[in-house]
Amino acid sequence: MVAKKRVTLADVARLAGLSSTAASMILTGRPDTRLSAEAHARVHAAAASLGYRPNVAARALRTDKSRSIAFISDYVATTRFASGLIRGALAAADAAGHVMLVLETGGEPAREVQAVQAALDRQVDGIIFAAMRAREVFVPDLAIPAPVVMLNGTSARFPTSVLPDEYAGGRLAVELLVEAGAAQSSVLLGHNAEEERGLFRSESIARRLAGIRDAMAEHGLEFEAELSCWNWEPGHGYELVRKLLETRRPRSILCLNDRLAFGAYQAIGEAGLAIPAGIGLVSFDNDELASYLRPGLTTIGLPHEQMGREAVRLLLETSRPESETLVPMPLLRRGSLPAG
Amino acid sequence: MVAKKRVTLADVARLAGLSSTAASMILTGRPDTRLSAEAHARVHAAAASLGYRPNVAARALRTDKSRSIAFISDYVATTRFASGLIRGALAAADAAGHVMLVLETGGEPAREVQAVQAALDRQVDGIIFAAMRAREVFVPDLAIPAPVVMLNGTSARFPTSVLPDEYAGGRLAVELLVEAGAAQSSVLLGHNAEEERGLFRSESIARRLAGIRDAMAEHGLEFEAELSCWNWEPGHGYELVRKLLETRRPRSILCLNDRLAFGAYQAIGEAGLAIPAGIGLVSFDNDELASYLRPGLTTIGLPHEQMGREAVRLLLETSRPESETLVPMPLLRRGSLPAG
DNA sequence: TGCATCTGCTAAAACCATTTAGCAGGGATG
DNA sequence: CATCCCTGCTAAATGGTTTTAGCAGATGCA
Repeated sequence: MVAKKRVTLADVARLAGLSSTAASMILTGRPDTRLSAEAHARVHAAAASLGYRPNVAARALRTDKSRSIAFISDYVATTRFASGLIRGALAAADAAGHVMLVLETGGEPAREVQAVQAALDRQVDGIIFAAMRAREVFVPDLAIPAPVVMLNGTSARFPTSVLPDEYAGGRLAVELLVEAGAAQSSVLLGHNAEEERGLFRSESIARRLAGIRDAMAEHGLEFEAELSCWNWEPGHGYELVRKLLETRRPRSILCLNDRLAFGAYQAIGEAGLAIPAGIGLVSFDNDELASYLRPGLTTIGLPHEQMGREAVRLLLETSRPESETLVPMPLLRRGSLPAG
Repeated sequence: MVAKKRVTLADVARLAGLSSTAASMILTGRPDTRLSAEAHARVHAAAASLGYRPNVAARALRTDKSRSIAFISDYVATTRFASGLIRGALAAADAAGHVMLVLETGGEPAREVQAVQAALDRQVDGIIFAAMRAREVFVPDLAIPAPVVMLNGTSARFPTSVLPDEYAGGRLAVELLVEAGAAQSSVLLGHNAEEERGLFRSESIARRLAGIRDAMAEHGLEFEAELSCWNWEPGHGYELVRKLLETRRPRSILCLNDRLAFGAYQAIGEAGLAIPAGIGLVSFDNDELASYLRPGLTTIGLPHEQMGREAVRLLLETSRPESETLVPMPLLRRGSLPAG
């Protein structure tokens, strides 16, 4: 057996009895070439019969396009949501005939520089910078001769960004409470006004809270209490709500994420209260948890998959909006809120 | 401003006053070249001062190596574990100076073919086929002139694979029950002997159960009951355990995954029993859930991150074992089992 | 002196596709 | 009849690197 070489454009051209110039123009589908219909047919037939696949490296060398994009993130999977961003981006890239390089930097500047260079070295057609914590994202101070889209974060250098519409999401949470008739006696779990003056760890959360506060104000409402903690883990939600229930019995809790809500469920169960009859909950993120709880947790989801898709769409477009694209947050109605 | 062109090897050579042949040999670190120490110094200095970066496409064209690998999976993130595989692989690839293309096929043969071709077109140095459900994995019937490693799955065509050591994990679960003094009266949650005769959805689970059954037999033990369901979701665990507790009070439950265990927690809580005093649990997967529960769930984890890392290591090695590499499953001791 | 060997380096080919410039032949136009 | 344009195609340059083959001069040895 002779080792089979890769089939090249020249092979196709030879079989079709034409020059490789002709074969190239036909296969790349150039518009205003003057090659005959018969030439077209012969080249396509030859390519098909040989199973010709263009050499991407050769093409990239000549054209500086590689039909691939880079997805550079600080942490891919440290947060359980990240995979949604990747999955959406992957699907959109695939649909557009592109391939996606995934790079992780751990948030370290040195690795960020390396990642960008690795991507640039491979002539990517564009770069997505994805952040797990949406705030001003560090982008290495390198010349980047390719389109850039910020995903779930922002950057002064690159104004095109894709973010969840947290403000609208915040408002929606309050509307749900009102609709359920549980807003007059409600507790906010996660943050309090005191701390909002300081630095937010995340721009997203600032907007979420702005939406919540604006909607409350419009309804002339105030939270009965605001419980704050730094890490929004179930344990913290549990402790805060357990203490709360020693002295008060609010009609509802607005949880700033599902893990806090999970902790709240545990404390509420131990206090012998029923959800939603005794106390109603609404939350954010649509963590996998939310559907496991009994009753299911009504939550306003992070639209990560759609955001990833949107980012790729913008990246591949010829002109990009120099602004934020806000993706609506979906409402997952489950059983943790009393029916209006 | 004149548009800056990319700096090429020729530029470096010119600045160093040498031929590009010399520059190439020096920068690629060829062993037995006879270029002078001074030439080495000059070339390195020139490259550094110009900020030279080799053009990967040009290099790939010439050498057929691209310093990139492909990670092709059926589903990236549909299961919450997948990201661990990716993260581990990414870290190992990065450490080896490689970049990783991620491709998703949804398990559809047509997309699998496309994914493999897309990878091959880009001259990847190797391919990892990752499966979320570990059984015989479909691999497109294409000539693949690159190393292949199967990750969390197996294939007749490609014998190098990386799998969790489920058999040992299964045995360990039983040992834990025995050590806790809770094995004499135990219930298996997830499968029963009846169904094991049929087709397993997953080879992993078959091995896990084999480990469990062997260890039980060695201790001369049998399960008091075996509860079976097709989907291992919290809801099913809840229902099965709720019914169980109407008639029996076992000392422990061996859950085949953490979501079932989560359902079991809910049912146990409702029945007014305490964990671990009244009933002990041990489980598998180390789902994020496991640490949120109160008390924490003792579970035998899927070592996905390490598996991903291992797969890349094998892929990049010059010779690969034609066999399975089993990665040990870590024990996460938390509070759901009584102390010995 | 003659010949082989070593040292330090370079010219040019090769990898494969895209693209620019242009050629031969035929028909239309003035 | 000379000129121009149109049709259908091709030769050759280009992109940036690696690699093969080989050159000129110096040194070693007889």
